[in-house]
Amino acid sequence: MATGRTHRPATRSRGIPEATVARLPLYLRALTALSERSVPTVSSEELAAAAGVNSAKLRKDFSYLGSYGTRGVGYDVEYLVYQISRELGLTQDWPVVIVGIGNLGAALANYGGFASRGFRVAALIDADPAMAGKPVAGIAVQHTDELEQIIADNGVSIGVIATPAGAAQQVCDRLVAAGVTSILNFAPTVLTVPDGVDVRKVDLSIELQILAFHEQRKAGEDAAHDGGRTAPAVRAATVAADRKGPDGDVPAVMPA
Amino acid sequence: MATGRTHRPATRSRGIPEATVARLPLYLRALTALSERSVPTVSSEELAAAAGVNSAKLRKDFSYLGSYGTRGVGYDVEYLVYQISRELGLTQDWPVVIVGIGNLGAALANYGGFASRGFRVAALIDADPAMAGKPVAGIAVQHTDELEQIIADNGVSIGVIATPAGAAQQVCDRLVAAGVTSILNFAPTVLTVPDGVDVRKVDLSIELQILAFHEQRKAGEDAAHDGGRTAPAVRAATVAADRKGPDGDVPAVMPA
DNA sequence: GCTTGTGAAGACATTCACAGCG
DNA sequence: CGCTGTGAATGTCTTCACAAGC
Repeated sequence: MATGRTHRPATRSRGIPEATVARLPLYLRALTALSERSVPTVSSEELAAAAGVNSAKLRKDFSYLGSYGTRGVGYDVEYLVYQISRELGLTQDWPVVIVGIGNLGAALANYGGFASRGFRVAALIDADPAMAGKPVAGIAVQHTDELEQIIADNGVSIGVIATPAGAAQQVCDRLVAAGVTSILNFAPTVLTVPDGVDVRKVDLSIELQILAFHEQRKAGEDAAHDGGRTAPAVRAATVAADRKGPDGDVPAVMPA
Repeated sequence: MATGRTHRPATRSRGIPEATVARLPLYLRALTALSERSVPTVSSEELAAAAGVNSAKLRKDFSYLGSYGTRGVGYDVEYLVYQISRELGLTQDWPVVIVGIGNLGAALANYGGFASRGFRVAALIDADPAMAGKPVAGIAVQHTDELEQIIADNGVSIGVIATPAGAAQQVCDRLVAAGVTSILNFAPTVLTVPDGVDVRKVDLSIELQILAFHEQRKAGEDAAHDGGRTAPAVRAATVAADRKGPDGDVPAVMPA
């Protein structure tokens, strides 16, 4: 979910629903895999299975992009890859900075899925002077002092915050002041940002707590509507809902 | 979002909407902070601001849990902390295993937010024999061969997958066969699981792509409905939607 | 009087089911 | 004949607005 802003302008960017946007990357990943296997076309049924959604939803999603399929046949894989990439803005280069090079920041820096999607790690930034100059994932870490200069020099508009919670808002403010307009926040804090700045949050502890909720329901608790920590009997299917992409709210990971 | 299962039974566990469940951890975090500052009560307005949602939503959410507030006054912080913790199942101990101790797995192992929420890292598991015995976050890494034994010995029901994509489904199958019924997946793959098993996924690359989509809309593109990569003019507010908690689909991070 | 709790309204999302078309 | 694309139906979530209650 978008944090910091209380309500959104509902200005669903040129017609594509948020829930659909959140699924496009999934489709893209499945399509890329098909493309690598040189599969020329795919039906909504097959692609939906590969992406883990149902076919009606997938067709509806694609209908927002335009009519890119052929009735009786399916979708052209290469063409769809291109169209979705373009729609997501992945045909252009997105320089990204990662702030907070702890365990998580290093993991992100080493993440291979960046380059293939148009994202380029322009810089790694950390507040610890001892980190400065150290290479992580082949990139020398730079000190926080240089943050503004780095943003300006590289035309960075997307920032990733992987700092401890206490430093996140401060880092966020500096990123925004320097011109960043999209932030991916891994710190377990609600960030406050001005209008026009987009924040997405990933929070491991939240995901685990949601799992625990469902897990708890599986064992015991039927009739008992109160704190009765009763039975051990396994109950049937409780399946977690989608992330609602948007707020889908949803997930988290962060350093200590 | 829950992957692997195509549709959910809509068995909204005893009445609490998924979207609400996904927000409970947020409220809990905000409440914990208030508790530490010894704040005795809080109004829906204040708490909502701290959690980054609007107050009507928060009150509706709490109404699903019961009537824990006092009109004209607000909510008792300590009491709410307890009620939400209980509802999420955090008053019990949840042993968790993390499989795949690369950069990300190590980051997760070092994550401090576990213990305070009832989660306990029971074991770290990796397929690399060279890792076996090495201490990460004070816990000796064990080899994949011991996975089943570890699950059984510790009564683990929640597993975290932080392996490369190629190994994820296999690890998932073994976890499930050994008795794990909730999985948090950081690998960029759609996992297939039997009914009754809950999967949540966190995917960094997806989050970045969603940000890129909105970022692209901010700069240029008004009338042009096709590939016209036209203007540079900055457009007004595009705010990301919530994560939709449930599927809230939502987000991602993983190792190479 | 101030704030909760909640019906009712509205927005959004998913699913159905079939017409349309290659 | 098969599969896409989409209106209509259904379901879920959010927001409004106010009655109820301390």
